[in-house]
Amino acid sequence: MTEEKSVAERGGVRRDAGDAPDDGTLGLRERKKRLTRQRISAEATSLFLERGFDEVAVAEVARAAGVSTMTVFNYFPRKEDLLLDRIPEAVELVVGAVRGRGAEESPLAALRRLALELLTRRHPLGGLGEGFERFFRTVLAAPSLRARAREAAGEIEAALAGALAEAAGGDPARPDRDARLAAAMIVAAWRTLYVEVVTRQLEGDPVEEVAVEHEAVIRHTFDVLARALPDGGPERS
Amino acid sequence: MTEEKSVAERGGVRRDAGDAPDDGTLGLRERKKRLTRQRISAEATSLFLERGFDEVAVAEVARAAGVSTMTVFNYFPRKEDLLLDRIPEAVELVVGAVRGRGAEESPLAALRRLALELLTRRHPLGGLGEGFERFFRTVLAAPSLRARAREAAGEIEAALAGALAEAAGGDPARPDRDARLAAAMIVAAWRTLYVEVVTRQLEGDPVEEVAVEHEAVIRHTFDVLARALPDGGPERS
DNA sequence: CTAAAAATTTGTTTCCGCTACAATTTTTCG
DNA sequence: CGAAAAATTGTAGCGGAAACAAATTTTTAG
Repeated sequence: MTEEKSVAERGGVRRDAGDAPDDGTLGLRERKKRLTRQRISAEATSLFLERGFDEVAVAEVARAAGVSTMTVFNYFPRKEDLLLDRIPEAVELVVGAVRGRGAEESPLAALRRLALELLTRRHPLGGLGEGFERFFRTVLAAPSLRARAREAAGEIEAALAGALAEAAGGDPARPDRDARLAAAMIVAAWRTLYVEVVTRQLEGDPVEEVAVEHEAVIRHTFDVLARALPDGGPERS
Repeated sequence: MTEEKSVAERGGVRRDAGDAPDDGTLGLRERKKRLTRQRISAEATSLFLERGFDEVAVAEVARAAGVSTMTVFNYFPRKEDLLLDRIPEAVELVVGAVRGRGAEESPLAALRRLALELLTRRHPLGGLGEGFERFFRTVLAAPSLRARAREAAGEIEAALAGALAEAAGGDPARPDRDARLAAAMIVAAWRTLYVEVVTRQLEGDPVEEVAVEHEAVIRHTFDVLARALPDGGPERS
């Protein structure tokens, strides 16, 4: 306990050893962690896309990355997260679109804009782009990956419900029924969009052609949502 | 009224290949199989509700049912199905409601009727009834059971999409985009209804009170859906 | 009734995801 | 440097799930 005193005498809040110094540079530990994580993820993705998710054991990934099995689970809680590592980004995109929407823009309008933007930018989370086929095929071929993707949709839905509740002036931590219903319907509609654009690519339709037609599909789908949610989100309290 | 009955009572008698003669009598083998299945399911449910899903191994269930572990997996493909054994029934209820709807009734109207009927009958698949608390608590406490429930929603969605496509004069095996979108939104909305009624019970609200208020919530939710799907389903081709 | 055929159950083995624990190494920072 | 914190590792083990052949039971044909 004498240690605590000395900490206090230094007059500063002690930062965790792994954190970055205040000047923005990363400590050695943090840098190595990022590299290790990157290496594990890259080796895993490569192996999975090459041989299939269920045909590669976590131990193999660990060996390929020059690390122990336990370390793999230290970075990625579940095997599925080795491949589906952009779920947090998807959550942030959706929540960010609602939070950072224009002054006169409804949440639904902001989400429509995000969907169109992901499409035109060929963003992986938009589902359309060159060279995604093998990834999608790998995911669809493995039941556990499909399950994880479904679970991710649930996470997005929960986060969106919070954001919608906040937009309506409520508590993001306890979204009301309107917010939950709106979030569920929006995510459900968005998921059908995603599945369709992925399916078309896997059927061999050229990306440019899909892009043109899918824009209209996105607009139509959000029009359907807009009918259900006239205010573009839950009612303002 | 006759419709209501037929909608809810469309129970499936499942018959596998190699079943007993068509006269309705069951062979000895089939009878024993049913008993064994019943025994396994009953023992499993009892053990899970008592001690929690993750705290009971399949081997224990097998021992309690006087059967080998492999036999358990022979009847129930996954451990989760030991507890969530009414998923096929849920699919049949939803599909049956659409298929068996009245001549002038839209698919959405038929589903609304089904939802209200499950509520008033205190049907387990409606989520409201006396003595379901422990079951719901057990499901919510186990991540794998929650995942299985999510997966079940996906199965219902796929089946509903087929039924809606069929109702619109299309091929049930290849539902068009409108049918898929409608099914996704309907199931999403229905799921929020289910979660809400379960949550309220777990919070201790008396069943009768929840029942009265939840009827209004169901009507409101289906009104929202009806705005999104003006024809009560995908457009008729 | 008997015997062959079919279906079901079983034991055993094996693999893999994942967790717990304790020990060890590495990094940080005074 | 030296102590504390954090990260990594090995070992061990649990439990779900699949594969396989062997054994048992039920059905069915003669």
